[in-house]
Amino acid sequence: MAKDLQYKKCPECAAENLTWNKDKGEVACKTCGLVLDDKLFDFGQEWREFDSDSGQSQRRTGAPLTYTQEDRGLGTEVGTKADLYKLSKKDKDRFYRLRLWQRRVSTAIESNLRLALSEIKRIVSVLTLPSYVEEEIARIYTEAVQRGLVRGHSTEAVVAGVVYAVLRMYDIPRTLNEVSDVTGIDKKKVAKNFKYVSRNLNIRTLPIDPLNYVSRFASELQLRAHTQSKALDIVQIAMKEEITSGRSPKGIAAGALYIASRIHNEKRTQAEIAKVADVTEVTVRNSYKELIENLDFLSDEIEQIKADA
DNA sequence: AAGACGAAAGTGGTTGA
DNA sequence: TCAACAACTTTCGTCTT
Repeated sequence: MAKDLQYKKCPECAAENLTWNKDKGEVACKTCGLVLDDKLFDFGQEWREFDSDSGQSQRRTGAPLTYTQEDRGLGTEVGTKADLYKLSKKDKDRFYRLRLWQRRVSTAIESNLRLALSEIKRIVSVLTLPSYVEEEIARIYTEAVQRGLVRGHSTEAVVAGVVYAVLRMYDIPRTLNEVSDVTGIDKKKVAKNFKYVSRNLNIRTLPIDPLNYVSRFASELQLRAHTQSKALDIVQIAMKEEITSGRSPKGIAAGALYIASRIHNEKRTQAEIAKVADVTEVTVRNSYKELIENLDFLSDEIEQIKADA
């Protein structure tokens, strides 16, 4: 795939002798040695590989600008080609030295990213998350690396923290336990790294809304739509009555689902609900008791059920 | 027998002195 | 930094359906 060169002539010596060094991924003038732009093929790297590998389809067709490829958008460039013309010979030498260092730093970052991105890919596929989430995880992780947040921390642990942070940002209801399971990182560490990256990258997340859990749990329990919406109602009213604060959103969702499942005669056991909600039976129990106690209309409906039975 | 219930003791996180 | 505290868990014995 021929990407059009931005220059036909070398801006330095005006020779029409520009070549594209495939291996280094840079365009250089063969006459004077000027490197025009070594990031010219930033996201071309992988394209070329797919391309030359005839018969292989291009998996990434459509979205060339992606953070899920490790060399995208990386690192501050030391200067730009626009600056280059103005420099004296001496400054230019210095410029190249800086550039060299920059490249060395970049490769260190890139190798870290490569590792992290394949891990992210794996996690995303296990959790079956949409691709825009993968993109966001990759973007944030890249930012974390650039800010040096990973230094002194394990890559996997930071990845886990970022994954959880992004899930929270997008209100995608996955528990700490689930993230912990797929990443193999201790639950506490995931939470710690979540806080760490949130704090340092200014990621603001709201407390988890129990509503977000309800529909997922409901579908895992194969409850019908009206049962689910009953549970949603219960949660909403509970939130309005301010009896949800300080309690685990999973527990609230679980308790509401338990009640709803009884009201609509789609009984699920406390154990079943506890399992999908990732809490104990005791919590389901306490939660639904609390809900009934504080929401008068519920006790009426429960009475109704009992009367019918 | 399965499910629901509740007591008791333990754990991890938050808060406030 | 430490202690108190509330929420949640684990475990287990008992009651209900």
